[in-house]
Amino acid sequence: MALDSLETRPSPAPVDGRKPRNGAFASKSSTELSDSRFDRRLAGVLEHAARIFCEKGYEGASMRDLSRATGMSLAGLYHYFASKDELLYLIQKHTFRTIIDRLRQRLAGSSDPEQRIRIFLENHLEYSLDNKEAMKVLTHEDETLKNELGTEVRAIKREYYRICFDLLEDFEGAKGLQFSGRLAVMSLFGMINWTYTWHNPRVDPSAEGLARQMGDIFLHGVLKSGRGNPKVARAKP
Amino acid sequence: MALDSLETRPSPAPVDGRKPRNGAFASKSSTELSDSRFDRRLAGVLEHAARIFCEKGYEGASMRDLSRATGMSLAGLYHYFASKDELLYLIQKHTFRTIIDRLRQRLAGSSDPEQRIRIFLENHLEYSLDNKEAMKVLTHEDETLKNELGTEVRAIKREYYRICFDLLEDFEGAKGLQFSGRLAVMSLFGMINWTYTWHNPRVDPSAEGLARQMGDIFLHGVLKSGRGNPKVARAKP
DNA sequence: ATACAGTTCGAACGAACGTTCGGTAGTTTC
DNA sequence: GAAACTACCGAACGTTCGTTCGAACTGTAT
Repeated sequence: MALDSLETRPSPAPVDGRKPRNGAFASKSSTELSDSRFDRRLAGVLEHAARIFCEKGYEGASMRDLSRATGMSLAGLYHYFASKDELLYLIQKHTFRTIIDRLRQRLAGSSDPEQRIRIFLENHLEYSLDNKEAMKVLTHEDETLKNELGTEVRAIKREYYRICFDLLEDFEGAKGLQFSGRLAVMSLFGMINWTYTWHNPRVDPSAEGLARQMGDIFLHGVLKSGRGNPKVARAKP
Repeated sequence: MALDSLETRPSPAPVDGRKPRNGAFASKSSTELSDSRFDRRLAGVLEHAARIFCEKGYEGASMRDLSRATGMSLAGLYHYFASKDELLYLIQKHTFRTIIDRLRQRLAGSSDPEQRIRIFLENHLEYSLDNKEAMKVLTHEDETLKNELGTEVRAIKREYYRICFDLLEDFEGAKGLQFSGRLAVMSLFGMINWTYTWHNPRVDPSAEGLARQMGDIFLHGVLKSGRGNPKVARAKP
């Protein structure tokens, strides 16, 4: 799984007067080859970093671990990113963005509310099983980043949750149901985000099977429990 | 929420020839008062530790943080436990044991398969919301302990999962269903273990409401999706 | 050859980490 | 009132941490 279209510091065009430090620039400028070389190397580093963060946790992993894994010197690593924080940020941002992009593409192909929820499920689970490590880093290190990098990742996360929330609302409207959207979304996310803790590819179903069975449980569940309940508790004073 | 019946090092009776270091002894011997004093102090430390591990993660939290929070000196802390590892172990073990004990008590009062699943749900969610911090430490630091302390906690965890699995099987048998127990259990655990990431007592239902709604979704879900499916994929070759 | 940016590295920085040691009060036991 | 034990602490130990600095290699372009 290659990590493509990445962005970090040295962005070849010093257009601005300011230093291009820790800025994020999407660049398709002149030096296509050199630019791509940098990005490919960074992508490789990020892949190793994702594996190490996954295994030992962000705080438990050291830059020396990454140095050992990549075969690069400790100082050499810092040519590709500004700090350990940014390393986590790049992994989380890229993972989220990729999931959302793929989801948007797939959703464009269907307008049936139930089908669209099943597309969401399959997209999420397929990506999760194909990128277990990045996915665990995404969910497990959810609250790790404290600064503005953290707020940016959290904004993308809200965007993703919002999509799911809207899908549920469409379904609710189409079926004439009435249930607490927040609780339903969170229950659904619980089911799918928990998979990284137990899924074993040798004994458990593949993404397609998982998506179908979880979709069955959840959709039948909200269908039955939502019907005839004019207002299922929204809050409790 | 007091942490009671704890065990650590100094166990007043040096029965064995060996040093009573990092051993775990349940003791109800002569010095009841002194013993209880030690336990009460340790319980206070564990409560602070749970809060700090919850906020900063196990690796991100330092013994100096705990020293500051408890008002005790760094060295003084080690009078109550042998290592940072053991601190996490004591928290996780006590939390799991308490949940299981309470569950067993409550389950004794009902024999209806559906009701028993709802009891499981309510017990888990009630404890979770009353002990958010310990609960987050339990689930978030799941794989943190690597040594024999970790294996012991993991054994208790399996015991807990086993109870839930059996409840599901009883329900399955009673209703004449046929679904993948493993996937159902894990989906259910996903729903309830995820709550610590989103539940806000000011806008979300209390444990009772959560348990009812999640129970509705899940039970209706497996009822509907399990019926008439003689064998829902158990594995995929 | 010269210049120059992109890459890489050895060596070190100061800070923070978990843990231990020797010792001091205070209380209990004989 | 000596001995033993519990409860606690200041100060330090050795290690590891993230990060930086200056210098050295590339590979082109002049």
